Amino acid sequence: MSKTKKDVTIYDIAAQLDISVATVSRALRDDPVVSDKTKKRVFELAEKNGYQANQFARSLRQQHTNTIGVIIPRLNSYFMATVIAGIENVANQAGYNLIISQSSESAEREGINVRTMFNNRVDGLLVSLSYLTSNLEPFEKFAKKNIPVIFFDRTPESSSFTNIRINNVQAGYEATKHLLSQGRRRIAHVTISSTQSIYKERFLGYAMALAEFGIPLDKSLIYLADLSMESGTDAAKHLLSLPTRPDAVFVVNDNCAAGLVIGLKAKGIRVPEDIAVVGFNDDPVSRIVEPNLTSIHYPGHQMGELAARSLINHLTGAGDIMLTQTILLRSDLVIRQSSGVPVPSR
Amino acid sequence: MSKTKKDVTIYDIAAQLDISVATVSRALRDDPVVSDKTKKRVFELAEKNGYQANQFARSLRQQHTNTIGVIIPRLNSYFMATVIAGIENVANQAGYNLIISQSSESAEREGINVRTMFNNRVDGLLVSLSYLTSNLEPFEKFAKKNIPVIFFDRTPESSSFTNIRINNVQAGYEATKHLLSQGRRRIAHVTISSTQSIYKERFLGYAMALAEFGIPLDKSLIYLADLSMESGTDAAKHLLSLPTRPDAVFVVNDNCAAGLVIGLKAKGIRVPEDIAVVGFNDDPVSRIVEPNLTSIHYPGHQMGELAARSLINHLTGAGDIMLTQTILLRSDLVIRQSSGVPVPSR
DNA sequence: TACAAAAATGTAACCGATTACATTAATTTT
DNA sequence: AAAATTAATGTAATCGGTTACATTTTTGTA
Repeated sequence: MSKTKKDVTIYDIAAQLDISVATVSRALRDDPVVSDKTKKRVFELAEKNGYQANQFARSLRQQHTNTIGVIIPRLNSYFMATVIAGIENVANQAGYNLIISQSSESAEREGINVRTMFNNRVDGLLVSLSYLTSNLEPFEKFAKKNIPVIFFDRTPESSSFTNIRINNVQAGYEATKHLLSQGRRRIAHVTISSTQSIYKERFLGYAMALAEFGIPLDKSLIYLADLSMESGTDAAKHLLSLPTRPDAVFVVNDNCAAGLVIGLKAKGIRVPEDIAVVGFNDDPVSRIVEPNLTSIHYPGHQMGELAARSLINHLTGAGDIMLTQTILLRSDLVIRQSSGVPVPSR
Repeated sequence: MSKTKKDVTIYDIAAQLDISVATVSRALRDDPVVSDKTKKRVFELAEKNGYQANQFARSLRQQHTNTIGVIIPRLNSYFMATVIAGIENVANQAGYNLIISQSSESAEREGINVRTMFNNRVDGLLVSLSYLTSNLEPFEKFAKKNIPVIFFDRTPESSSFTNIRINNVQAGYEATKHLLSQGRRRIAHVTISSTQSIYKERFLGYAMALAEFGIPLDKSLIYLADLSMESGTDAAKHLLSLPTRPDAVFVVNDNCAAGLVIGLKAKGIRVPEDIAVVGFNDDPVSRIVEPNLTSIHYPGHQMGELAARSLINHLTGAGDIMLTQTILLRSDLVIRQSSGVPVPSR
C-alpha cells in the first residue's frame, strides 16, 4: 500500500520561504498587515504545493467551526428538500458548512443526533422536530453554552429558542372553512397522534371553523394515521365504514391525502362529488393524484433561508440576540379539484 | 450577555483527581491498561462535570475524523432518501458521522462540495454524480491521498474508484422488451442529455431491444427532457405532435413519466390503450398516477448500506483494498397498469 | 525475602493553526 | 541626521486531546 504523503502545512511553506509561520498564517488569511510582496510569495507556493488548511487545528484554536448542524425528521419529502435548499443557499454564501442528519421520526435518534452535533461543536443548530419529541432536554446543552438553536416548521410548543413556522391554527381553519363554504358539513380530520404542536394546532383550526358554523365536534370523524400514503388508504377504509359517511376530509399532509383519495376511489367513491379532500404542504404529489389536491402551500425555500439567515445573524451579530422570538410565515390555500370547486382547465 | 462557561477538559479532570491527563485520556477511551478503580473515578467525575471530548483536538492528533462525506445530486427523490437511510444505518452503527451535501445537479457545486469535504478531512466519500459531471478531477485529491471514494447509482463511466450500481443496459433492455412483448412497435424514449453513463446505458438497452425485434432506431422518437414532472408533460406534447404517434414510451425516471402520463391524458390519449408507458425507479409516484406506472425497481436502501459498508471496510480493513471494483445490484421490472398488461385489482 | 514480570501511571512531544506581544525594518517628521 | 512613527515580521504560548516511551507500583515466583 502506497504511503500517504504528508499534508503540506504552514510550517513547510514558512521553511521554504524562510519566514515565520505567523507571517504565513497571516498571509493566507489575507491579513492587511502582511506586505503584498510576501503575500504573493506565500500564495504562490501554497498553490504550487496544494496547501489545504487544517480545519481542526483552526477550529481547535478558534473555538468555532463554521459549521451549522441541521436535524430534520426525514429527508424524503419535497418540502424538506426545499427547506434544505434554502438553508444551503444562505449557509454556503456566508461560508458555513452544513451537517445534515435525520431523526427518522424517532425522539431517541434525534437526541443522539443532537449530541453528535454538540460534540462536533457546530456553531449553531437548525431543527425540525420529530413527531415524537416530547422533551427538549437534549437541546439544553446548547442553551447552556449559548449556542443558538432555531426550530423551523415543527417547532416546540414552548421554549426559549427561536421558532420559524406558519400559523397552523389559521391554516387548519382556512382549510376547513373552505370545505364548509363548499357546503360540506360532515368533515373528517386525518392527523397523527403526535406531541408536535403543529398538528394539534391544525386540529384546533379545524375545530374552530366547525364551531363557527355551529357544528359539534364528532370524535368518530377524527382518524389517527401515521401520515404515510398507506395510512391514507387505511383512513379511507375506516371513514367509509362509518355509519354515516363524511362528505369531506381535511388531511394534515399531502402524501397521506393522496393515499386517501386513492383508497376512496378504489371503493367507488367520487372525489370531490361524494367526498371532498383538502391536504397540506402543496407537495408535487398534489398535482399528480386525480383529482389534484387542494392544499395549504407555504414557502419551504424561504423558511430555510430565513432560518439560516437568522442563525448566522445570531452568530456574527453584535449585541444581545439570544432573545426568544417566533417568526410566522404566510401560508395559502391552493384550491384544486379535490375540494369540489370547479377549476377552469388550462 | 452571559459569559459562556469554559468547557471541561481532561486537564480539569486530571487536576481534580490528581492524576495525569494521559490516564484520564486512556480511561475515557476505556483503555484496558487503566485500572477499573481509576476508570470509575474518571467516568464519574466526567459525567458529573458534563465532560465532552473535543473532536478537533482528537482529529488533529489522530489524523482522522470518523466522518463520511456524502454528495448527492438532490435530496428530494424518494430513491435518494432511501439510499441515505441505508447509509445512515450502517454508518451510525459503526460510529461514523455523516456530512451530506447536494450538488443540485451542478458540476461546479459538486466540485465545491468535494473540496469542502476534502478540507474537512472526511475519512471517505460516497458520491452519486450530477447529470453534468464530465471530469473527475476534483476527486483526484482523494485518490492521491489514498482516501477511499465510492460512487453509487450515478457512477462515472470509467475510473479507478469503486462503483455500486445496477446494470442499466439490462434494465433498459427489459423495460423496452416488455413493451415490445406487449405488441408495441413504435416506442419512444424520454431521457436526458447527460454525461452520465447511466442514461446512456439505459438508452443502449432500449436500442438493443429494438434491434432484437428488427426495429430501426428512429431518432425522432427520442426526446430529451430535464426529467422534471413538467418536462414529462412537455414530452407528451412533443410526442403527440409527431406525424406518426408512438404507441409506447420508455421514460428513464418516474417523476418525468408521471408528468408524461398526465400530459397524455390531458390531450385525450388513453394510457395504456393508445400509448403505454414504462418508467424507472419505482418511486411512490408510480403508485399514485393513474394508471399506475410500470417501472424498474432497484434497492436503494441496500445500495446505501452496501456503499457505506464497503467504505467502512476500506477504512478499517487490513490489507490492500484500494482496488477497483464494480458491484452490480439486481433490478426488477415491476409491472403495473401503465404498460398495458391487465393487472388483477386487489 | 529478593527478584522478575506484569500492571498502572506519568512525562512530554506532537498534531497545525492562531494571535498577543516583542522586535526589527522602512518611512516621516523635525 | 536623529528621533518618532508606522509597517512588517518574528517568538512563543495556546487550543485539547493522543501516544511513544519512561517510571513507578503491584503481583507472582523462585
